[in-house]
Amino acid sequence: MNHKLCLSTEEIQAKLQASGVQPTLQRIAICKYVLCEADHPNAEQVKEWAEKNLDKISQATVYNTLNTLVEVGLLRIFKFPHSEKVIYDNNVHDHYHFLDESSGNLYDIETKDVSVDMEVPPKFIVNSIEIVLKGQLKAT
Amino acid sequence: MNHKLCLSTEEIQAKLQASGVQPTLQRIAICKYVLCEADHPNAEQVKEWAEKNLDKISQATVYNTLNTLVEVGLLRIFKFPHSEKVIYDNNVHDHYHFLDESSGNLYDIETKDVSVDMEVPPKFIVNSIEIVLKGQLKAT
DNA sequence: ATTATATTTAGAATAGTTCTAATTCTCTAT
DNA sequence: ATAGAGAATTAGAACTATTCTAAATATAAT
Repeated sequence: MNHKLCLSTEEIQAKLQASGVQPTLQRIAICKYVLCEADHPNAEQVKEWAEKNLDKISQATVYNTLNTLVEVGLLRIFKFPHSEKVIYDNNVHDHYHFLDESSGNLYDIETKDVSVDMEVPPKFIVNSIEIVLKGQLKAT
Repeated sequence: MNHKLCLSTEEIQAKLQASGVQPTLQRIAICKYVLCEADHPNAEQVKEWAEKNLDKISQATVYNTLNTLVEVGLLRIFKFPHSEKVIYDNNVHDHYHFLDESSGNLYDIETKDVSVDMEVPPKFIVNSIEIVLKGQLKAT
């Protein structure tokens, strides 16, 4: 499950404005998807959704909007070894990921559930840690 | 510093043969670079080196060879968030990475220097862990 | 030597993303 | 309301990293 925000159009509008981004029709629509509905989508999935849900949208706008949302910190961008495509994550606080290698699905892992102790050479000043756990889901 | 192997032409030949790979001129040359000299190179860097050190080499051969070496386990492939390009790692046992965000350089981190304790939901069966530490090198 | 198989090659093709420059929208000041 | 300025959107071209194609060449096995 992703970090669902369940925002109304007005809340999205406010969020964009607070971030200094003009709340255009296209941007609000894309936010509805990437902030509320989608779970680690890639640009293609966002484009497909937008094409279904808007009269008219260009590929460039989808990419522009996603890049803008990343710039203002409403979205985070990740790239994983199993796919060429960048994915967008509406969970913008620190967290790790679990990759289900059978389905390619990603799951968020809370940083508090993983403790990391390092004894790395002192010349390395570590600012952030990225962790991807890989495996499968237990058959039920 | 990378995991330098310092192999002679004969040793490389033997290694390829042992892996069931025909030791062609091009493959031996590329191995010299990626197994002995290079430090986390990408395909472009391998191609540049090969073009300098061989009479004639095609891009396709560089990619074919690198893919073959990955297939037989002489090389590992990694993709990092800071670059579009895949990198090749001659350190084929488990390890983590430190990314110097100022230079883009990668350093290997031994798994023994990092202890990871997880308390993740039981539905996740974890087979492997990928860790990238990001930061800078201490100014000397 | 001959043949079969594997490798290499040049160049085309592909995938994902960004760029370009023209058009349209939105906001503010009148 | 309306003009003008600046921002956003658009279609399509361009770009980058990698893979594919089909022909040529090399290597290995008979």
